[in-house]
Amino acid sequence: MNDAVHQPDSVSVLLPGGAPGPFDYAKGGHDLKRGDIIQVPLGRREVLGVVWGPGTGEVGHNRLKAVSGVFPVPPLPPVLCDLVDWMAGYVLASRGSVLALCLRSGEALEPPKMRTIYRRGPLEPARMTPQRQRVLDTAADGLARSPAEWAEISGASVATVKGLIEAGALVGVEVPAFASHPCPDADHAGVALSPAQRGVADELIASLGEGFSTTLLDGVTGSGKTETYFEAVGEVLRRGGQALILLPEIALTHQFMERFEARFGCRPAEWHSDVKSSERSRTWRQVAEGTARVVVGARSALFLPYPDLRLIVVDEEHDNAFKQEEGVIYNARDMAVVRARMGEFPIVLASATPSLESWVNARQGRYRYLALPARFGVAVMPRVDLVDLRKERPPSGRFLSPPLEEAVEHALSRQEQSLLFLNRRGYAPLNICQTCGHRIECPNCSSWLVEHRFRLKLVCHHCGYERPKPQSCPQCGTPNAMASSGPGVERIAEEVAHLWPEARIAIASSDVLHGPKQTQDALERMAEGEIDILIGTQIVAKGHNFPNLTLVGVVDADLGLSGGDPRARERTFQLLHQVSGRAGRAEKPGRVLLQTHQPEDRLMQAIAAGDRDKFLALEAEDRERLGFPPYGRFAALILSGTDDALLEEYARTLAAAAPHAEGASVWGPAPALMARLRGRTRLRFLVKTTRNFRIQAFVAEWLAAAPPPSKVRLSVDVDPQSFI
DNA sequence: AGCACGCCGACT
DNA sequence: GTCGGCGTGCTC
Repeated sequence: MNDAVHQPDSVSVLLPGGAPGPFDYAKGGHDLKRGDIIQVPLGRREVLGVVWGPGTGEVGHNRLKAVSGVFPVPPLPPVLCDLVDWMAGYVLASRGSVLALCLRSGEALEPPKMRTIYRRGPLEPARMTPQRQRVLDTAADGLARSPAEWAEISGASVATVKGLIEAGALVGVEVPAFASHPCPDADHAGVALSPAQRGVADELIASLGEGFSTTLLDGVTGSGKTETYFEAVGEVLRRGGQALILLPEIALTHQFMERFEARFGCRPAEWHSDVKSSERSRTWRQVAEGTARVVVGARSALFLPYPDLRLIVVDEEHDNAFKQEEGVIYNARDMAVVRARMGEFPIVLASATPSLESWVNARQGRYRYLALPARFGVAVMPRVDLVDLRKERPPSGRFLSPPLEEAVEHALSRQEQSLLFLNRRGYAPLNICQTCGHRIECPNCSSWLVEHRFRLKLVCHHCGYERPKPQSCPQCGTPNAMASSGPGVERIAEEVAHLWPEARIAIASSDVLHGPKQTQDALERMAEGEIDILIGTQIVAKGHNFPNLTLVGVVDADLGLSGGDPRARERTFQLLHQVSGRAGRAEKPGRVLLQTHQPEDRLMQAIAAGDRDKFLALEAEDRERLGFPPYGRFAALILSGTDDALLEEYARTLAAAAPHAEGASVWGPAPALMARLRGRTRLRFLVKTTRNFRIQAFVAEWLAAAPPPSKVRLSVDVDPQSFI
């Protein structure tokens, strides 16, 4: 038997993906260290792996297979390997599945594509012609160019250039086929910062090189947060390090890239799911080599192999899009803080509506707090008025109250733009039979089908199921009894078109705008004044500048208020606050009207009064009293399966196996938020613990005592978004 | 994750 | 009689 703890001739190798591991392999004569990206035999295939450490000796040395080869790329930096280990333990995922987040660009491992360019060689051509002479004169500069480029700048033909290559007067040089990312220039553009911005920028710069710190950068919309943290990015560039800017979603990157280019003279490396695969490989490699100095990207950009990362900025840090909800479930904002701690550098969390967690952390002194209070330039915050829908009722079958209608009318008369915000796609969220009350549900999910009128379909927003709208009620058979209930953006657009037939109207929702490009185009049309009234979902809530927009109308401010989930309240506040910030960003003052049935709710009161901190303070009090995050911790267990009896039986087993511990309580099983999703039934347990409780150990112990049968799928969500 | 092996229904 | 459905289990 093998009793050696470390096998000098073997390494422990972690395989990305769902396979268990790590596995031991014989070194096979390779010189290997932690982080090296290698190829190993597994079963009868060859797979990618990463050297994780010395061999464990768990498998007899004579049974080990040998490492097949080492990819010619820099190893994953040790701090990234450490992050994988830490994160797997935190989110309770396998290390392999977390490692897979770091290796999402297979082609990057091949040597980069090369191309040949030519410069002046030592030989003189045997025969000289005027054409040849022109090329050689140009080549006196010593630069290397492709044949086409030589032809272009010297005015000769490509054939002439080829002749010179043949003759040895021009010689080839192998260079990478794709240019490197240019280094952004910290001193490209003159910077005009307000005194407040300058002060904040200087503090951020001062924190560089002082080890780990977290700063909450709190600045109202339009206060110039971006310009401010750009100064810190610039300083990182001057010192030769790398910086990462995380954005919540790719729809925001386009406009952001332009601002970046205006400040730094070139675009940063871009990283998100929409980046083409060849570009991804190039970026991955250049990040690994340290030549891509600034990366702007979505959450997965956190897992690139930066050898010298010195600053992370998480912009719009409150945004739920940072939460990955499928596969490995994690919050990129929180993991970014951990990455910064491990790399011993500062991280900046920026937002106009900070998450309650970050706000509390700042208040309690765990985070440094920097604020940019004023709007930059002449713009002022818009006036916010509540419209009490109980008193100001819209006409029957309509959704715009008289005051809102009047306000749009007023804006139109002044040739200013209006935005009507409703966070609901489609025409109507529900179809209901006027005879028997039957509501049309999705057969796979526990949700109503949403009516989309321009597609003439009823659609499930969770699984994509769709069917035509029935002529008669599927339950009682009454013809023409199905009525559209409630508004979606399409229905508001219909109402607007009816009220103001001459106005230029557009809808902005993910159904109408396919992909970031179309979204960008529509928002640009709005910015250029080609639209009078924009009706939009949350796609319009953030990041865009509409100088001539003076009215924002929120059609249903109460969405998200019911249900009692504190996090839903927080999100609603952020969304309403953010969409309100769209009004009056240039020299014209803005106005916001919120239609609500509960104007006395403190959320509405806080928005109307512009008193964000009071709202956060009251919400924080509630959470502290209830022991909710950030004053306590949650983990959710979602069980799902197609066999309901088996699922429920396992849920009972699991409930019975729950460990008892001081400071931890288990709720459930209860039907999950989507009790049926894509044809699978879902049950949920919620673990609630005190703040310093080791919730992962508790859950791990619990699951070890009652492992799920193979027919039941179980996923753990540590720090879930929803508390109920 | 893949890819085997393995044990039951409809095809040449 | 086989082709192939996907359940179960293993990969250093």
